[in-house]
Amino acid sequence: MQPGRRHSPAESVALFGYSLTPMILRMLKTRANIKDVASRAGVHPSTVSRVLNPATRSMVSESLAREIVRIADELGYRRNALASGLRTRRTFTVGVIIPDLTNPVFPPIVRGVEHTLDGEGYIAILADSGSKRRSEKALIENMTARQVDGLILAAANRKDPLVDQVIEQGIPLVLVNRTVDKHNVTAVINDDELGIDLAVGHLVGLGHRQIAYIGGPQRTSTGYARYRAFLKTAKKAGIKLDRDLIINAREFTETAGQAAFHELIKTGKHFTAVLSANDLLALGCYDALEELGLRCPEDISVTGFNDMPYVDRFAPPLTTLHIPHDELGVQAATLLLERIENPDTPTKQLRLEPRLIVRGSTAVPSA
Amino acid sequence: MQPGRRHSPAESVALFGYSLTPMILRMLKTRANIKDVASRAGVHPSTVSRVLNPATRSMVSESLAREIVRIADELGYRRNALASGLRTRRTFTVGVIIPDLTNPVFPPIVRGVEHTLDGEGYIAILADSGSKRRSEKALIENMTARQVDGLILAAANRKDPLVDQVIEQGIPLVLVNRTVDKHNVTAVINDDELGIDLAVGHLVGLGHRQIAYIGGPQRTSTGYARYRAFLKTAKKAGIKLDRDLIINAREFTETAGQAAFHELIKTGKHFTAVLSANDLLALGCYDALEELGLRCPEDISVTGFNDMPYVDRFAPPLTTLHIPHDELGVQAATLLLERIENPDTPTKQLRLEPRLIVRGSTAVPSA
DNA sequence: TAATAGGCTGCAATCGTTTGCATAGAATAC
DNA sequence: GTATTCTATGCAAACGATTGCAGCCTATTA
Repeated sequence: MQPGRRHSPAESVALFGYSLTPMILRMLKTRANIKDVASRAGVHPSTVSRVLNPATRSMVSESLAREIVRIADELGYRRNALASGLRTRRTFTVGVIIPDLTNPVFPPIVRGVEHTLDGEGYIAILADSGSKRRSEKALIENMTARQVDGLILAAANRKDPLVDQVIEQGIPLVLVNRTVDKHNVTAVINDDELGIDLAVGHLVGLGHRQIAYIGGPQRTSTGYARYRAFLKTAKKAGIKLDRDLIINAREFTETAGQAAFHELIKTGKHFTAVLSANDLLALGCYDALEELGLRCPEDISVTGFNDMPYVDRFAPPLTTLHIPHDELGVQAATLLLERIENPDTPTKQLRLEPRLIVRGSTAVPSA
Repeated sequence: MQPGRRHSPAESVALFGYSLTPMILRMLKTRANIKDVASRAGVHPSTVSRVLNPATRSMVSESLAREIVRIADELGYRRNALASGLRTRRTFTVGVIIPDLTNPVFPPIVRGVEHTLDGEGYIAILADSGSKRRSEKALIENMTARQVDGLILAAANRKDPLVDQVIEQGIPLVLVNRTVDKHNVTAVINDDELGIDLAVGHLVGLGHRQIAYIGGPQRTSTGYARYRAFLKTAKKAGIKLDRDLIINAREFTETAGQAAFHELIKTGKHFTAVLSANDLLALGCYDALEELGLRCPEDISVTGFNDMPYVDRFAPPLTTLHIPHDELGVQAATLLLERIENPDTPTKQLRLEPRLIVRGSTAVPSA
């Protein structure tokens, strides 16, 4: 570089005469690449590369490095992540698959994941699989084709060939929210047994003895674990279990909850409370109660699980189990980054503790 | 290919003798690439490439093409999107930036975007900017470094240097939810004037004459447009405007709404309804009302804007303006794809119509 | 029968970075 | 003053796909 020359665009035109054409071409074509920076600095591209990479920057003399950096931002150089990733086999990208983004449980998890990743220079490819298995498979293939460094799945089933496939391919994987039966995956989930325990304890403490249970799909770890926990805990609490008052819904949705509640009523059996395996199911109970002209909590107490945003504003505010949504995401991302750094890290099942939040949907049973 | 040979793994070991080593190396190393497929098929990589690309597949003879496809999935070949994108300058990736994913307005929009993109083979890189400008800038740079084909921004300000930058760089861009003052961008937004008109009409129809307004930040197009619309519409409806009863909050948040409502009360002026520029602000009003021991709608009617999921379950269910969340996303994605295909498409501002949903938070004013 | 056209496939350059290896010069040791 | 180590940089080969061009072969035409 000739120190006397400053580069206003106009000067460039005047000063660099015949070198103008390639410059203009470059500007029209696309943004500067590493070769442009190198030739402007009169060095080899590899030197520029080393300067721009923190790990190798010290290999280059300080003064030259500074000059290169100056030129790089003068030209507005930005590393092309495709080329870089192709060469290094690291994309600093992770894929995140969510079954339904409009289920309010997931956005905070996603946010936790993203913020954690962002801190380490990673970015998330997010996809909403819409609960369809086929699209989920396609999404995973799409993501692996993009050479993601790892995957976070929030929609695993207890037996999940997709999960097996991912593991087999050696792609770092972390499950969140749900896990599989085999313990060969790292997962961040809730302590479902503790949660159900707390809910049952609360209802029993209020004096409920006939407690109905609306569970979720048994193919999911949450649906299964909560169901088992209910059986176990209820027995421990000494309340009599009536199989007719235990229904496992097909989906964790409001309509499924509503239908399940109607089924409970149809049995003709008496119950004073219904413990549901998730907030949406509880909402379905609200719907059914209203249709039946029953009041909550005066006639029937209802509890949920998850403490979705805004359930505290519902009529009545829902008694439920709070799970640390953000933390779930943060931990999942942290563990994934660990696995990416070191793929041989032993798998680990992290179980976060839920907290009972008592609100207006539970009360002492009416005489 | 020698037709007599079938390839069970064990046979391969026996039959291919010395060719075993490279095969094993390949299997250990990573998944098959185009060269592997080519050499197994005894053709040049370019032929494989042509077969696997629908647009060029017809250049290759049908029988050879079929054989290559067979071998490709036998080897589990998947195109490396980095290499492909590097060469073609198309990544089939679009960046989506959302200010706050936990605001329930956004998930449906994101879902609409994703499903539309997915249909065309695109995938979304999603980022939650957390409303911080700096991180937003960094995110955009990160995404452009990854060579996204386009960008969808849901958090633009009326004057937005970031938006200008993106346009200047020639990256296809679509704004959603909010837009900028200049009409040099394609945007999908709501018809705010119509919405406010409907809300005012509803309140006036109920008999309200003293209507307070809690608006949003004036730096956003929604905040500004709704404010202007309120001024205009209220005048048209013949109700007297009291400047003290018009407050524009700094943020579209619950706490900002709460604070604004307290300010309204502090003026000592009489009003029977408050029209808020968004549901979260309305929720803040609920909070303030409760703190003040006032009832909604008996003492004060409240309206919102957006019809966020679940506001129908609040106590009281919120009267608000429904916007077609999914459609917002679908349109944004569609327009973006259009711009990606043809960057010279003239910019367009698409304005979707909101619909008034009357629920329990509005009533005839008390005498 | 020779010339021409058209259909298939191969060749090699390219996209933008990274990195092991080589080398020139400077600095140190003896 | 020479031998030896460093230091700083350049060289060139990857990474995995795509694509304009060239060339071969077969089929068609005059």
